Amino acid sequence: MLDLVQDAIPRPYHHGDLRAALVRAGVELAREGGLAALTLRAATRRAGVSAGAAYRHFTSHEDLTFAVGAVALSDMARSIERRQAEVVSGNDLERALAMLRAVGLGYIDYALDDPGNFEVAMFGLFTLAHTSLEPARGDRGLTPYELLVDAVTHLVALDVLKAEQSFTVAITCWSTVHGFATLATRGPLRELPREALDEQADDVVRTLVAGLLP
Amino acid sequence: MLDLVQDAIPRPYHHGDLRAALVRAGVELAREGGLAALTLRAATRRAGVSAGAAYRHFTSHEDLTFAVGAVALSDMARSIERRQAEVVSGNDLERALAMLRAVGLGYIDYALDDPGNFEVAMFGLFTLAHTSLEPARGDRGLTPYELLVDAVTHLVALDVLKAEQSFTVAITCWSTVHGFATLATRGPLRELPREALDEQADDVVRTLVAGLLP
DNA sequence: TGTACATCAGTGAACGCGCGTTCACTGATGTAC
DNA sequence: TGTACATCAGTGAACGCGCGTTCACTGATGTAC
Repeated sequence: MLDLVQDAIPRPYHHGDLRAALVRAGVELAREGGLAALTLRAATRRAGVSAGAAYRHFTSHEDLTFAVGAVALSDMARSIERRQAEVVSGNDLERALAMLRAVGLGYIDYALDDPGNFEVAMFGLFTLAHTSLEPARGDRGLTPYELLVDAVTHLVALDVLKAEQSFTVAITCWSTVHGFATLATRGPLRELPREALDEQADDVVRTLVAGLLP
Repeated sequence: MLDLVQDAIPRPYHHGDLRAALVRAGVELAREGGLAALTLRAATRRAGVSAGAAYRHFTSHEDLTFAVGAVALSDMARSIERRQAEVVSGNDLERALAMLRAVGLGYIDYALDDPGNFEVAMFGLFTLAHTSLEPARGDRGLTPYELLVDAVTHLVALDVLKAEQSFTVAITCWSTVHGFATLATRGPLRELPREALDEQADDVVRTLVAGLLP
């Protein structure tokens, strides 16, 4: 309905940057209804354009989904960076541990803030090689996974982890926060108020990271 | 095609136990193609029956999905029980810890053995109150979640956990194994051979449970 | 034991839905001369 | 600066698809007498 008002201002025949507009629309759709709501037709509708127009910019529905997922991943990376920016005090080891916890907490923050795009990000991540996503980066130029690996690598540099443990540790951390995010978003924790979830997340991540040390 | 051969034997007009047959078909469909493949029409097709017949036994597509999810949960419960049956040696504390690890490992076993039904189970679990599922029980009469709570409660009884920690501990454990199952099933671990995943799962669960103790 | 009838499981045709995708087209843009 | 034309972004109508769901029906079953 509101779209009609916007459309009353006659859009020029050429949109200008339809690709970006479709991705933006896709992000909105995912935010409102998750992966299932992210359709090509809905995105073109929201951009005020005919359905076929999408094919000038995306080869398929999957293609749009990946593009939206990449935006989601870069938002997630920024969410992690925000948590990491708070890490200032302590000695080297304490800071390194706090940085790893920040990866987990930023991951969970993002999932709680925007469960729909979290779902899209995971879909894209899990069906595409996650390393090849160029736009899926935060302000430091790293993807969420790379931020995790970076934090783990610091612990290796400080000699609290052995290099050959890195991968297992990274996967363990990812498992825990991913599982928590899912449970908190769609599972038995979904009724809890946000502050209780944040507290719970803190407990879980703290326990996890503490358990990694010898 | 093969169905035609089966249908050559004329099925009586009344099926006998169509409800069970549809659930069985649903489980097969989910095993082959996950939640997305679990449709009413496909299930009736597989049962060799017209599409409308399903509505004599299920009120909706969701209704069938829940029924399949309940079977999946009970299979998962049995998978956990299988792991727990292996726990025999050690003192009380050691056995209690091993029983908790067995919950996690059985959960992961099930997800790796049947990722499609794992997905269905989670859908059902996450959209329905998981406590109300009557058929979702294993041989001990408990749902997977109840098996988890049971194992945690034992640790409380042995005074290694405080009662008020139970819920947080249960959720932390669930988070980790759920996340691991997802990553191993559809995520970056999905290419790894089964034995490597089993080993990794063992590491993760061992680390997790060890980290819960004071 | 036999018949009449209510019950109800399964049929098959139909409905509307929204989707992804294609295609001949139209309208705007920008480049070559 | 002006015109011809190639380019290509966006149109709109159409396609087929499989889905969930409904409904008047038909055929089998079992119960009452």
